[in-house]
Amino acid sequence: MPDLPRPTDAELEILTVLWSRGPSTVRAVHDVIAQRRPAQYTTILKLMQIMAEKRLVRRDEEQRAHVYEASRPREWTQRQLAGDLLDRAFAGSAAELMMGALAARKASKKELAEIRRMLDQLEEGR
Amino acid sequence: MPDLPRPTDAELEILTVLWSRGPSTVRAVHDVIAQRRPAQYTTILKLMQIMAEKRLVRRDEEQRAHVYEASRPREWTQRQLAGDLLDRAFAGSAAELMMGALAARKASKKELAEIRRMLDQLEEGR
DNA sequence: TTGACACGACGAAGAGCTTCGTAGTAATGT
DNA sequence: ACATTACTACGAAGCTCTTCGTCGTGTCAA
Repeated sequence: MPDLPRPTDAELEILTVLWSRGPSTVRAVHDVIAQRRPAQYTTILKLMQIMAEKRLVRRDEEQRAHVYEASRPREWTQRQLAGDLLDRAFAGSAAELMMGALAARKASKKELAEIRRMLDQLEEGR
Repeated sequence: MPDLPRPTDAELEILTVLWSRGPSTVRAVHDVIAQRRPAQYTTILKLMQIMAEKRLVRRDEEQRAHVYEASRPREWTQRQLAGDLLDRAFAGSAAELMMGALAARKASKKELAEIRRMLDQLEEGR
């Protein structure tokens, strides 16, 4: 399984749309993005074409309106990004990353409980 | 307190050196970085000059060899970066970011315990 | 004092990212 | 059939990032 380049900001925005919508046309992705910020159709098209070259997405050309799909599931890419940031900014310390994340956006009680549950599960498995 | 642009990869590498060493000359930063990868002195110099323009670092020109210092403490920048990634890739879910981080680089038992301690402290404070 | 060295300033090249306009062509409706 | 619309492909501009070489000048030792 060859690894992929880290997606840029604009690319990541497109990936999030593909993850939430599933396989989509450029039109559909553009409509979602244009709703939150100005963006020309051809800009999104070009980005998605480049992403296909980079293998960040797969393209089905069966239909005239090509259908794009993220080539990796959300969890996989999230893992890459988290690991990357961990190495580059947190010297590998997951605890510090946790600190940073919780300080940045205060999490709900529900979320904190979920994190605990995750930790339990992790230690059980060992 | 004006906010700062997100540091690029090369800039972040320099910041980590400044955080760990404290105020340093270009020479000192270069020596650290050149130890792990090929890098010309003037490349590091140029980067640090640009970082000064961007206000990512402060420069003391008293001595002939200027002394550079990160303009924000490590924790502050880490918080920015974690929050940024949280928004861009994790839809704001700290739990998922945690998931990603722990899946990416398995943490030690000690580290997991530390994370728990942090959670405890967070909930107490409320 | 003069030669060797150290340092900052600067320009520029090459790559990547992001944006958009234009052109060509297929599909659709009147 | 013909005009309009929808779609892809492509090129290019403008910007940022990263790299490096060169220049001018200050510093220091022999």
